[in-house]
Amino acid sequence: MSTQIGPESETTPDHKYLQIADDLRRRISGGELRPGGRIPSRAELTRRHGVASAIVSRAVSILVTEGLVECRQGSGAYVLPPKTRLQLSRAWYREVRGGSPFAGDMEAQGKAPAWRTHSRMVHATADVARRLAIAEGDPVMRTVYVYTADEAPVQRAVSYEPYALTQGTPIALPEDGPHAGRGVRDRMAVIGVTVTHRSEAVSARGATIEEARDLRISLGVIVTVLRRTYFADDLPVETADILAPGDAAEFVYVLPMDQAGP
Amino acid sequence: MSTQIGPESETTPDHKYLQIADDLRRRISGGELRPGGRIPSRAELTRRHGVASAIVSRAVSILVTEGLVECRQGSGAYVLPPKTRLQLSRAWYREVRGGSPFAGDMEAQGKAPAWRTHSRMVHATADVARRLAIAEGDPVMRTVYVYTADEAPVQRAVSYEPYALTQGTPIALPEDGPHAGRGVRDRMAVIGVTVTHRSEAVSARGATIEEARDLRISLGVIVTVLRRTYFADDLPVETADILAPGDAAEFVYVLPMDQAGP
DNA sequence: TCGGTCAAGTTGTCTACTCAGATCGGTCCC
DNA sequence: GGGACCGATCTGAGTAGACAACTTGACCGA
Repeated sequence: MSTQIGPESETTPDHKYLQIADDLRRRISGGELRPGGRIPSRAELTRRHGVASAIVSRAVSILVTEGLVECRQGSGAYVLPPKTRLQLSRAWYREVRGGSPFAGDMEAQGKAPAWRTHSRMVHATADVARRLAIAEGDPVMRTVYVYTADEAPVQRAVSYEPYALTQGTPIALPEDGPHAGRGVRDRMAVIGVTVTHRSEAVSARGATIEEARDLRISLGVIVTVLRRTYFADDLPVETADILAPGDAAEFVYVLPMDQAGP
Repeated sequence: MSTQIGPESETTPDHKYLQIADDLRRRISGGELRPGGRIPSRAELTRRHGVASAIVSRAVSILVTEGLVECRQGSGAYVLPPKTRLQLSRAWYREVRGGSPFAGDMEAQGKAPAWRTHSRMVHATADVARRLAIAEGDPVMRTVYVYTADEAPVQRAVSYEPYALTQGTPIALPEDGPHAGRGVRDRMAVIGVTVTHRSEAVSARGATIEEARDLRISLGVIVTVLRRTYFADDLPVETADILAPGDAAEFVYVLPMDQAGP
């Protein structure tokens, strides 16, 4: 079942664009090229390495996707400061404290939190229906949340609640009425539904057009995606797609080790 | 605090490489190009669209990073089947069960699990030192794990343990000796260290060269990254970068709602 | 039948350009 | 002094190829 890897045969292909990217990476981490400063221009790198300009472009674009460098057309390519990712807490106890977990996170990190929302009734897609254990086409309340820290968008969530569950109750609109903004657990408690646990599946992909617009990033930029579902004893009562730019935020879980399993 | 999200103008740039990528994407989702089948060759696409071959290459490489297409040198570019993501459980109770959580996950999903490892002593980088609360340059045991399901790599982990902690003990080499492969919690218990909790921070980025090689994906393909640290009462005892292709796997947390916070 | 060779086709990398559009500093004129 | 303008410089996109490495299938001889 388990085998040793040999002395790690580092087969480094000697492609020029990789070599140039490596060279630049080293000069950045070595401090020769400082954050805020400009890396050598395409013309200069072409001379220095004796390659065609397309190769230099390719090398630089690797550093761009790695988040080390930012290109400004007409000006140059600049070394970015090492980013400290915003921490978005997903800890198992976060729901207990009351108030908004997002606001707490941001205030703990010295950022001013804010958000805007928009709710709309829609028919469940196949994916949403499966996640909520309802039939495709059933009515669901869809709410989009865009969270900002110091005016910059950092997180976007699209939440779905089965309309059959909340219809006619004071919590039918998640962000309206006396229980607005109180979190799924507390809101569900209002109508006598006890949320027992939640499931969160994390993956990653490129941003869609709507997501890129709301988060003010470029189309296709890497985002971390969290598919969350709240359950009341195996009955799904809410599900959401929560996402954040991969290089600007991270979801943080703190998990104790001394619990017994189910 | 709450505002409407209005409709917005969608500025679609008319670059040729994006158009060709769009065209291919549509032909794939429309069923004209089927999974397992080959997309038109570079020569054919240059004829069809009347562009230079470099532009076609760029378009195809976009689909590669999106995980829609796989290139085989000398053969062609093939449409990949729509993937159902493998579930990699991070549940709070998973460590309790004994055995390998990865093997359990894979067997539950009908896949044959396997892994290979390689350990080496290195000096702590600034990042690793900060995460382990040691000094930069201190010796650490670095272990690379590559996990496979049905022979296909699905997860890669790079683990760091402070050598000062395990030096001279039977667990100095994580994957050697009587306690090999037993997980950090159990191994630390052997030397009298009680792991109390762990922290996991999830984000996403493009794969580096080493990561792409180990996971058999292309350079820059989107990966989900999990930075895990085990603690014994606020003392970090191990930290790891765990990653999986964003489109092939997801990390799943199941969190109870009825716990009291710290 | 089996195995080896060979040619055609395909991708990966690269060259040597061109042109468009943005930036930025300096200069000149009012 | 302030603003308009200009030119040098830079990146983004594209053209029109070339060559190497690899795959694949057809063909041929033992």
